[in-house]
Amino acid sequence: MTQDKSAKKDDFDLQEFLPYLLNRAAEESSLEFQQVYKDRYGMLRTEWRVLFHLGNYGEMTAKEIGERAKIHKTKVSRAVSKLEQRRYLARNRDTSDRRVEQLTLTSAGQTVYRDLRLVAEAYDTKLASLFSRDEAELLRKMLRRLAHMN
Amino acid sequence: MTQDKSAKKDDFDLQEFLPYLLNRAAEESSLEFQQVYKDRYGMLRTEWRVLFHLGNYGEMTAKEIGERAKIHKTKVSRAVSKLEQRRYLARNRDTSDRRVEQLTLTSAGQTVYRDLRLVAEAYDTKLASLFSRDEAELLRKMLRRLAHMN
DNA sequence: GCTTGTTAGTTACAAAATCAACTATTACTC
DNA sequence: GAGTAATAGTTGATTTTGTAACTAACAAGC
Repeated sequence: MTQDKSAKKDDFDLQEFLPYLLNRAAEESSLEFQQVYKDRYGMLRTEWRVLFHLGNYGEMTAKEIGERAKIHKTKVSRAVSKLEQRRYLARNRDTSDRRVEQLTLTSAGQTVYRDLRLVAEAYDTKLASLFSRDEAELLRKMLRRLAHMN
Repeated sequence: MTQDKSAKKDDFDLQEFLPYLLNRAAEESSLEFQQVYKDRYGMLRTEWRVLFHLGNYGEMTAKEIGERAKIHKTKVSRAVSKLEQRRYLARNRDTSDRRVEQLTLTSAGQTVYRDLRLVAEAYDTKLASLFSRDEAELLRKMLRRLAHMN
């Protein structure tokens, strides 16, 4: 059975399916940046996300990070442990509710954050430059919509 | 330290970072459909992707699927094994190159494919309806660009 | 036709993600 | 204020992924 792989057998085309396209684009666009935080600091994706949240928003609890970034609490917990081991963040028990821990970056953590933030900014600029300014703005808006981040 | 979590400490905003937005949108948009192939057929993402490729393009080899969908060969191998166990696909050794296996869906596999394809079409329509026709078309174009699927 | 290199696909082991159960603390209710 | 429910966060068991090494078949050079 010889077959033309670009011809569809029906009206559905996998390569146009939004979840598929989104996943492919997300994976591809994560790769280059992932290389940096992985090779340079041995971090996982969840770890840089936690680091970025603290660097970007200041003091937060594990729960807040989880809610804001939609990361499951076990993943946050393990990422926080790793970042603490590496002395990138410090925990402070909340005095009014001792179940809660306030998390902040140490100065070492802030240094790492600033370094990675520069890389991230440059990379974002590079990605956005594939499109016109208006298109890029629209893209972000549409992605926020899809991610329910309105 | 009381802090406004919506205020940025600097000019970088994580929530505008394209790889982050793409990941969030991809995850969110995968969820609903994932529920269907997972709950209804106990499949993983790689498995439905392999199934969809075979359903969509007909006979393919594991290598072709991996290249087209950018899935690592070990993942493809495992997905093919699982789909074979469930009698959704059949392997046929290529007579001209006995390293190669031509994969095709069984009729059971085709039935599953058609069912999931309907769900996928409806879901894609639902997602696309968040935007105007032009916007949706532009979104797909931009995602293909980001995914290097031009 | 024999050595060397390459390719398709699998398997084994390590790393990471997921899910459920757990501890410790606070909140609610009577 | 004792008992029950709820919440923040952790830990352990299972599943899934990622990496590297492997087998089997083909290709190229000599």
